[in-house]
Amino acid sequence: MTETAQITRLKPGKRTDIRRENESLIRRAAEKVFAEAGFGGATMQLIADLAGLPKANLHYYFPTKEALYRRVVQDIFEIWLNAAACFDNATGPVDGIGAYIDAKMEISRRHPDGSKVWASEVMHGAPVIQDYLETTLRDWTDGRIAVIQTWINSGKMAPVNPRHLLYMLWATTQHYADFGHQIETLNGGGQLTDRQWREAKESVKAVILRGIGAG
Amino acid sequence: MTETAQITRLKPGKRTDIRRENESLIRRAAEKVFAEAGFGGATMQLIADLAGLPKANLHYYFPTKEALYRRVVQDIFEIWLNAAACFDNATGPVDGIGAYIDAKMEISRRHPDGSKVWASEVMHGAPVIQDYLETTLRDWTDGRIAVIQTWINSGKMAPVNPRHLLYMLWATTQHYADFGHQIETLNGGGQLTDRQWREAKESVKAVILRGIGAG
DNA sequence: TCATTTCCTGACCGTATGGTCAGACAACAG
DNA sequence: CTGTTGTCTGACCATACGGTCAGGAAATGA
Repeated sequence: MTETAQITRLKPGKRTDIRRENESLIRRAAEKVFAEAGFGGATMQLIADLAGLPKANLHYYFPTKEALYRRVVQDIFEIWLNAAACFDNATGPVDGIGAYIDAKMEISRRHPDGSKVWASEVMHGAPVIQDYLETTLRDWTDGRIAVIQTWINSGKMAPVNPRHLLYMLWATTQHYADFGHQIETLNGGGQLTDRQWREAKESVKAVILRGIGAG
Repeated sequence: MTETAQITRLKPGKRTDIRRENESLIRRAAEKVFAEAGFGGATMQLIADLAGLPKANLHYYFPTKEALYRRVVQDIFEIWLNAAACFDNATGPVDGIGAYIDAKMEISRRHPDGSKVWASEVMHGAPVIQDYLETTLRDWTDGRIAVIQTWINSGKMAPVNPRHLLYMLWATTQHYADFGHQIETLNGGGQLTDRQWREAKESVKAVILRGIGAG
């Protein structure tokens, strides 16, 4: 964990801006700390130091550690859902699933901390976002399964169990965020380059699309 | 978290057996608690309660919380490596990768807690098993990549980047353990049945094997 | 039986953490 | 300028946690 505050404010602003800006500042710091240490290992002091604010100030904006954590998880879920729109504007599996893989890989690259917090939350039994799983995520999943089924019925892809196909898409793409440290270690210790990210994307798409008979 | 001690001893035994049996008892309880709460969220008291032992007794066998955690992670890594042997006795990708998927899916089913602890450890930057990643895992990975490359060179499968193929195998199989709660929720709240596990295995194998042009 | 080693555990301690609060300070509105 | 509202923070508190330890119980060996 770095000692110096890394998260930078954008603009001081006036009254209302102050609130919005500081909340964002705290949320970004919290996302990083929660990702690196988990909920139990994260401390308000660490988050405060990273945000460059006194600890008491965090409690002014977020009453409890759990409230802050909840907010972070919700933010991630938001991003997650928005990226899923790719599926809807598609005419077939090559467009739809290809674009979905691209979008999710991009999230893994741009928001690795968010992905880790989400993974950690689910791994621990989803104590905070269980209702989201049972409502929003479930509905979204059922909808996409129906879409995939129509593609299968119209012969646009092989008869693969749509549910398990979705799980494979989630697993393979999020792996590059959640297990990023392992991947970087096996990569020689450094982050993946632009070229390597492209290679990763293309590899995943190639196997999946050919695997569903749509390559 | 259940309140009653769930982990059952096997046999009281004599002197040496006592040590071995109690260490195993503690390790099994620890694996569960670490998986459910993460390292930071886990407490020695919770582990002690689950094992049905006084907290001080844990410190008799394991000097610190970290030493106990380290032991749990090492146990998992052991299982993980043993299962990887399937790769070696294979003559081609259908045998080798098919058996590897079967083995890893079985681990996800039989040792979901272990898989979660491993995932959590890696997600937090592998503070405890970094050396394993850099030595044992790296060597194993390089070896399998070489094997896959020979399969590609001899035309037994399509020219897929072997490294990213391995990542896909890890991701898809471990997903059923690490995200088991999410899968169960989307499954209606209950554990997967034998039939559903078979369906999962077959779906993964079908997509992957066809995806590498070996189905 | 006695001595020795191993195993067990209740009571205790220092520390770190989440959270509180009174009061200072800054930004508006009139 | 003056009152009011929103922002900030050092100091403080109760609790929970990892870890310690002295001494008792039980097993083993002579």
